[in-house]
Amino acid sequence: MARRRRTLGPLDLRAQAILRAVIEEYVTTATPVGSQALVDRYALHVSSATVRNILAELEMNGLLTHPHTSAGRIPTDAGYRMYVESITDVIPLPAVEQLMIRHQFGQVEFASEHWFRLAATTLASVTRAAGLATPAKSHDAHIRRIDLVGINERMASLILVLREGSIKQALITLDSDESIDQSTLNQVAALLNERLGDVTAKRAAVRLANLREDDRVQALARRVGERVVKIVSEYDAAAIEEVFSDGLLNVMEAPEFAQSDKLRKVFSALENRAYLGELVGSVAGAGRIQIFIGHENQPLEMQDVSLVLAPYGRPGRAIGVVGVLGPTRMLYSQAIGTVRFVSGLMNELVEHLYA
Amino acid sequence: MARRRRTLGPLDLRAQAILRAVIEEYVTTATPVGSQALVDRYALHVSSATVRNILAELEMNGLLTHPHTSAGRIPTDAGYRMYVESITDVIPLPAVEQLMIRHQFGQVEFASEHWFRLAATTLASVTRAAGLATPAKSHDAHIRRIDLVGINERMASLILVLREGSIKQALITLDSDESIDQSTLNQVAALLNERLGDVTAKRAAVRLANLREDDRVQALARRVGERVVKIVSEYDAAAIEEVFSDGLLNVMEAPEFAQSDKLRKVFSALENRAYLGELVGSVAGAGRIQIFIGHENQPLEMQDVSLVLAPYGRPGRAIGVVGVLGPTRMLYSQAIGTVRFVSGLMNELVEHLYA
DNA sequence: GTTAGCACTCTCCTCCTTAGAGTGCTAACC
DNA sequence: GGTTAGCACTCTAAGGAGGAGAGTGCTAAC
Repeated sequence: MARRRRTLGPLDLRAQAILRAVIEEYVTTATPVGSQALVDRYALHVSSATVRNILAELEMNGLLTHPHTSAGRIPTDAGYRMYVESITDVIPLPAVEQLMIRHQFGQVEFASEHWFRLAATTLASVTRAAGLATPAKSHDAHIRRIDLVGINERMASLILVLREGSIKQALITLDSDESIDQSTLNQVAALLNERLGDVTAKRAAVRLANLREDDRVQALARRVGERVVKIVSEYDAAAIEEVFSDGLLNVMEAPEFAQSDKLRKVFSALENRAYLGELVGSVAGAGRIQIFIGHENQPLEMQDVSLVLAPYGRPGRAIGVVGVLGPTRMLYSQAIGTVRFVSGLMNELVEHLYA
Repeated sequence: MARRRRTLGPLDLRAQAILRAVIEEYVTTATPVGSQALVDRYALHVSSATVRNILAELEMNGLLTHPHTSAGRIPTDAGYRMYVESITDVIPLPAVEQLMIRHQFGQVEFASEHWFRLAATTLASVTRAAGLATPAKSHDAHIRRIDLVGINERMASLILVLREGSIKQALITLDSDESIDQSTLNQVAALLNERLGDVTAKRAAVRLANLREDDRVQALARRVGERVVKIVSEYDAAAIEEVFSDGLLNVMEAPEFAQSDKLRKVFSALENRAYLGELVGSVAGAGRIQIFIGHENQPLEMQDVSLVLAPYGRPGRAIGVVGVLGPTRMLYSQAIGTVRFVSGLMNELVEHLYA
């Protein structure tokens, strides 16, 4: 009995080829794949009976499964995993599409804020899955610029620009005895920019200690500075700033999500910020493309989908993540190629910004 | 034949009460309403036969319809419209919920940027439909503050704060012969703030003409100022800046969207920015709460949903819109009450900001 | 080790029947 | 006149039977 012998062993080349064929067939047709269909459509040079033996073997290894006795095989998550690991020749994105994407990035305003959104949109349209992207963020952000704009006698808008590109806005109430005019605010902002320029939250807190309480401008600067430190610290602590997604309609069209309760799960998945943050952190840490297939995701609502995520940005400075989310029955090879290209492009753009 | 007589005439009180009963019953049960069910659950003091006569009459008037001969009645869009018009006693949001919402608004950072998102979230959770909100925007925005932050020798980040609260960011390339340092940028920003403080795009363009080309700072200021004018003009021209939505999962749970193709329509509806912009414009123009029911929406994908939208903000300054999107089978009375409360709260908050 | 042959299993589709809900009409009633 | 009971009629939804078809797993021969 051929299949018993291999229960625990590694797969021979032919079995691998057939696993591959099953997956590729299933990914395109979305219906269970039978032995005859494989013989017909792939040049296997064996009979359907032999293929059946190998399919049974693959099933024993937990790589394939059966919806029911008289149906063809469908891949398990473990099957997809083995398939993905075996892809060494990732299909690079066709040159035509590469050019088209570059052109689109050239069309938008030159600012990282636009790029990550466009990255999600692009990934969605190319892979026909949902595109995901987060802005590049640091865990050790540097203050770049502080600006104060008076709103009325007691309130001002604080505008904080981080070296990483983010802009934070907050309203501050200035409970001073006398009303404060814009020129005072300008002095406060100038003082803060001088003292806190290009420093982290931690360092900024130290520098604020030197401000004197008996001087009006310095006292105000101290108050505003403390608020700045708080905002930057909160930014540092957050796992992700925002996950932008596009092309959810693509995922809705997949036949496996025809029942609306399955679809609901996908949407709650996208609202599971905590888990997405975790994944993004893991991808940013690994520094390379990562794939999460079905049950490899802990949250229940994520177990019908796969993610292909890649980091971009400058390690040690700011890291963001781009990727796609689709059904586990996904064109992994194309997804990997596309995500790889887009993350590379984002790297180039960010590099260009800092050069 | 009673029903023939009334084909074109107005409805008597009893017919109105029965229309109301049908709608309220259908809204809660989501199944066609029969004559017996109405007699059982509502104190109509007539027999089911009489109710049947009136139902036939309402159907002739186009206010009700039949899925098939042996089913109960369901309201048409015209029926909902008549019902909505007849609601004079909108249920105000219960005091407990009002307090809860006020508390939530107190928890977030005091900034309009956070408010409109929270408004959408709140509307979604209270009405169990999708909550929508746009930031308040003007068609005649005033420049409040300009800031330039150098990125490298040839590029700077332009930060533009509008009186309306929006912040715009753009990257500008300074193709000057010599590299430009931050102190030059500060001079340019100071000059621009002095010249363009609190003016509209149109006025700003005029004022830029006075800048001399032979002075380096003024020449730079002119270039940056032109960019500012362009950004503000684009902002002015856009119908809406952004529509934030939350609680889509609520809509997904409605039984009428159990088939995924209907659901897909709802999602494409939300991506129909052009039409949403049109609606928002109409609501902002009308200056009061407006309701769009099913087929009253021109786009096909919108014809299964209703919207209850209300403006907020300061007329002549900046106007935004908050509201809900749900199935046409919606608790209009509650939706109106909630939207009314939230828009009122937003008004209060904005007022407080400018006071 | 591979293959043809074949019994077997299970789904999916269609057709049919039945129960039930709700209608519209008629004729009687107040 | 409007209102009501009674009743035939219509249509859906649910359940069951039967057959086609796909695909398997096993056996025995190659």
